[in-house]
Amino acid sequence: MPRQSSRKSAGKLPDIRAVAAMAKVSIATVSRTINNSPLVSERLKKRVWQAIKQLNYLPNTHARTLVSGRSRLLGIIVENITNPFFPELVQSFEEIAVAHGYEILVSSSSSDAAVLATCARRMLERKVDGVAVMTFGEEEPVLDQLVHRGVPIVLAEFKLDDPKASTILLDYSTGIHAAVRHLADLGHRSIGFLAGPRSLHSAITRENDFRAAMQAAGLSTQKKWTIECDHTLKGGVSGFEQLRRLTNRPSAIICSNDMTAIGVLRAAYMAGLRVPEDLSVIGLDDVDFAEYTLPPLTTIRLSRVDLARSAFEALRLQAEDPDNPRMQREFLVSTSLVVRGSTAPPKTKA
Amino acid sequence: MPRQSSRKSAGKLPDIRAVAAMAKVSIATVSRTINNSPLVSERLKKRVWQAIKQLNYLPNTHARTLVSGRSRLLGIIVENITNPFFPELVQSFEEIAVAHGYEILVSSSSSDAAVLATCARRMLERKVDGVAVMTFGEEEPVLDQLVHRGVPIVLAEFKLDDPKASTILLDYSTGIHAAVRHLADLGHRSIGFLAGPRSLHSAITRENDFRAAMQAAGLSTQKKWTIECDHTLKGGVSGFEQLRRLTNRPSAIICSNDMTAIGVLRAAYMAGLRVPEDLSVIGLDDVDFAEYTLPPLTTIRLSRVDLARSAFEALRLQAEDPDNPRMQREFLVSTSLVVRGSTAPPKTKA
DNA sequence: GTGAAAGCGCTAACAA
DNA sequence: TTGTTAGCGCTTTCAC
Repeated sequence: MPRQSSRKSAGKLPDIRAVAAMAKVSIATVSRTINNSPLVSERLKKRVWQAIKQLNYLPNTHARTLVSGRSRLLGIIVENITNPFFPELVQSFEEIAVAHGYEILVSSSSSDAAVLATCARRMLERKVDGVAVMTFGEEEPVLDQLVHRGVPIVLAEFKLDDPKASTILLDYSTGIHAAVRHLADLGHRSIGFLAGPRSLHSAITRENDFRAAMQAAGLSTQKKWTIECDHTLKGGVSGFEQLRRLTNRPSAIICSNDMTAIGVLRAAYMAGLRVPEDLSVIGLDDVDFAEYTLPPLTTIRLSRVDLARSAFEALRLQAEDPDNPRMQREFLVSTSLVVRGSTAPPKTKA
Repeated sequence: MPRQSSRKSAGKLPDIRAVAAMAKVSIATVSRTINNSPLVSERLKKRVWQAIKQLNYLPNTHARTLVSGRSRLLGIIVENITNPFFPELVQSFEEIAVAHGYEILVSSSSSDAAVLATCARRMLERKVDGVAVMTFGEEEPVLDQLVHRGVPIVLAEFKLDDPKASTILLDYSTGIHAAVRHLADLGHRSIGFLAGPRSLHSAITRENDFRAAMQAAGLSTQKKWTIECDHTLKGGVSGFEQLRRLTNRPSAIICSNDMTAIGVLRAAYMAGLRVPEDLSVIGLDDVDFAEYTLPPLTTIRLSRVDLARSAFEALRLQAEDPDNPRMQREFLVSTSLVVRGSTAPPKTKA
């Protein structure tokens, strides 16, 4: 009776020993060959590759990880919310990672401590080479688990005083300034702002940048025209309605994120207002869907690709060169304005 | 000089041996305990768990995989297209898998043979316990790689004659019949259909189901009113425009997927037509964004959660009970109509 | 340059 | 019930 005929159909899969035997070399030489070690002669290299091909050999990642300590596995933790920005970010991160021979483990945190603890555990058990923490929120103490075990991490908009931690700074300012200028150039004088929840660091930054941009454009801001929303579509709807009740209304609205802007689009539609003729709207993020709204949304792009690339780069530097003291530990991701169809000159200059 | 002070900060992480030492048992007992083996006495179990907690011990997945042959890793291959249905499906699959203690590896196939080969390799090297092939297209010969190595796979709308392969059948008919009946009840008599590319098996099925549903509702179909599109937003736009050029136009359009429907929404808006007053539109998929379109899209839901759940279940059955000859090998996922704002009675009954 | 041999941390067969 | 032990497939000294 065969030992484990059940798991694999054709008996045993070829292992490094089989390759070595076929190529008539030691397993060390096979290992060196597949790891591109320079100390293998061309002659043997060729024999080994030939055997590998012939046997259809694939190295076993788990065995490699076990002995080398490196898994080529990266974790990414995002918020478990309805904002499509996060799934899109994960996808970008994944693509970049895979292109570099890494796999990724995804965790949705939902900012619940127990869930987060499980996240960390999953990552730790699989021996990830690094974790990108893309929650943009208050960073939970669970991260200590990771840091404590010496796992490299990279955080968005949050600095951690640890040699294994890197930070990605987001420059919202550039994009927000461009947005305000765009509106000002169009002739808008009164611009409202639907802010994100003040509990979010990023939301506060965006709001401050908006105010600074208005000032820079020589436009005055009105307290009433800045409303705290919650970064959801519903929040956008209610934000619009609050603005709508005012007697003196802005002719354009900049939103702290795209979902809010999409809420405004919907609310305006319901109210019989035409965008951009009656009201200009600008979002922030540039989620994939921003292109498909009616009208297509003018928005401030926060490039998920740039963000993902920076996160990956930070992690890879740490993973592949852990002892370099002068490694880059801070990364900057910029924003830019994408003009589509939701902005136009105001009907009457205010 | 410490051996590998560089990788981990606090020397060596606790391993199964450390736990065994602390609990004063053998490593076998520790292994049995963490694997819930019934043959460990409560007394020892307790001691072991205590030691585990105290040492903050986490078992090493790679070591477990290496010896047990099971990785608790599942692969999923989807098409690399802009249709948001696929990322959403991946997310559902992921959630279910994680809830059951599995991790997933994602591959976007882009139906390029070389890319697909890499997909298969990634999965094979990481020793996945199964692969969900959610391409809905012609299934590439690369799958043989997987099948040949005895990896369980599950396919959508495609049967493979292999004991390790399962199939998920999609019942579009129910949803499409409901959609046609909904339109008929509203008073529509003339209904157009924007089909998917005929190269896709699923697109053809949907088209046939539409015809059958029309017949069942006692409505006649016109050749001109069925147009082959490509399941993209652009395709929807051009499909709408073709319909628009006709002298005798349908008062409602059913689309083979949501992206097409969203294209119709946009094209109608551009043409100055109001949806649903001037034209009713129905999609298929119920992507997340269908809720956010203007107006919110009435659509035929193809539940990604159901699909993901079936795929996971199929794989898990195979992975955890590989030798059961009478295992369920076929799964059925149904569709249903979700009525939102893009359908209404026609202005004038045709 | 190349090979022999010592594990990486764990599970499972076998012994007791 | 519990412990002892032989590997899982690979990388990496160390010796030649």
